Amino acid sequence: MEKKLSVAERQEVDRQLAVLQRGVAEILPAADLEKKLIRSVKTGKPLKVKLGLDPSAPDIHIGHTVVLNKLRQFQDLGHLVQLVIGDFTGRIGDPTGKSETRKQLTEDEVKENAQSYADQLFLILDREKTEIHLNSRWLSSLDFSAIVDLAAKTTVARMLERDDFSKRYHSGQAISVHEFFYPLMQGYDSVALESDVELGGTDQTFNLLMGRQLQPHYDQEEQVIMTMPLIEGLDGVKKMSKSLGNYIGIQEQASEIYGKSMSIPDDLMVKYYELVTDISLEKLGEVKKGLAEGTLHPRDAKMALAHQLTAMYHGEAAAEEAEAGFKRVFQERSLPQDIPAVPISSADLEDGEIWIVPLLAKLGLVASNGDARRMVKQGAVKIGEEKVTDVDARIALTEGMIVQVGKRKFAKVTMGS
RNA sequence: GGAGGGAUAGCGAAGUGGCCAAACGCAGCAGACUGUAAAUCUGCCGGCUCUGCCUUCGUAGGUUCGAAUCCUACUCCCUCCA
Repeated sequence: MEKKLSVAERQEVDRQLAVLQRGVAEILPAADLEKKLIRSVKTGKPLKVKLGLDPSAPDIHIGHTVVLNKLRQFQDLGHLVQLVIGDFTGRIGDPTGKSETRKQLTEDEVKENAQSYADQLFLILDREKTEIHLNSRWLSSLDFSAIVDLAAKTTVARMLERDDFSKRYHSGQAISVHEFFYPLMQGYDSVALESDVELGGTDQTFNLLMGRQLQPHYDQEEQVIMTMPLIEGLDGVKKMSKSLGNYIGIQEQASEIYGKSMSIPDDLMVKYYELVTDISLEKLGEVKKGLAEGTLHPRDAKMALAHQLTAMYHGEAAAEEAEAGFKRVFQERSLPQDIPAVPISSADLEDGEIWIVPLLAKLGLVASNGDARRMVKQGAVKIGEEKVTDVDARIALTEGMIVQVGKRKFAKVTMGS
């Protein structure tokens, strides 16, 4: 048994625990985390904290940041982050959720994606305390007997406990044998890296536990599992994901981050505050209380959230500007500052005039001519201050004319030749 | 190896000879309202030279005055039995 902790060491462990427990869905098992932290504090050896990344989608959105922020906290406490890019795993396709066969990535694409990941991740993570690994390094060299050996460490019954496997099994949907290897491979990553902790979304619980189950077979101490809540996207219902298009990318423009943040349902605000911003627990409490008691206007709370998020990725100045732009367009209903200028060729004009329908299409404000007609009929089109409701209208173009469709789409006409 | 089920608009899902550019739901867009691009309500939601025309219902042929609907072949997906 270990030596008794000094008072200072005990305090340090408690401090770390307090930080790490915030906003977490589950720690499995909680006691093990404490045990590992105690050892780390005593020996000065950092914990190895692993996160697996999908190799095919290197677009980081704020849904990912829930986990990344937690990793950053580990780093700030002196621990080491191991990022695993599942380049090998990606060839099989994670059966989690919708199973669609993924296209196999070439080595170059993987490298490119890894670089792209790095660029984005280091907006949040500390480069000095981060290792990046490709799991093909250890997985591609396993031979068949090693694989059989690995597969023998778990059972079919255990596999079928996994939520989506069990659902598919009972509803008579196909489960390919190779899909069972996905959790095994992810678990083996932990073995290869001797991870102390693995993070993931709550939907990853099963896969994360697999690493924990495998490690003792390879004479390693089991890793601790930390799952983070999944965050709903802009629609407020479905998990934020790129494929659903309901996400806020951390590399998006400041005005986009601000605007998209403003479009989340009110009910989601507190969760966003809690999981994707770094405001203090006290402030979080104030916001919650203010909203509950009606002393804080939901709009103001959301604007503060949007501001905060924008500032995290673009800095305070850009956040100010995005906020001013938002107010200008949506609250004062006036024009934004940066209206794209689109050239219209004089060849398209007849006597200096052009029909409204093709004009909107040429300006890129509508998807098709039919769409243009619809917009006009619905009263969505404005030229300058004038609303245009006549589908047959012919417009006398002038340089710098502002054309607006709906609330958000603007274009400025410039005369090309 | 055998038997069966399926492929419909961005997604899900009706439709089984004419009333089908195709119900309905979701997503999307617009308008009204507002507290914001929240919520709610209303409308739109294949293309076009738009009271009409053109191209779509896995792919290619065929039957018919007329096909998403019937026939033939093919492709892909799924299930069950062995």
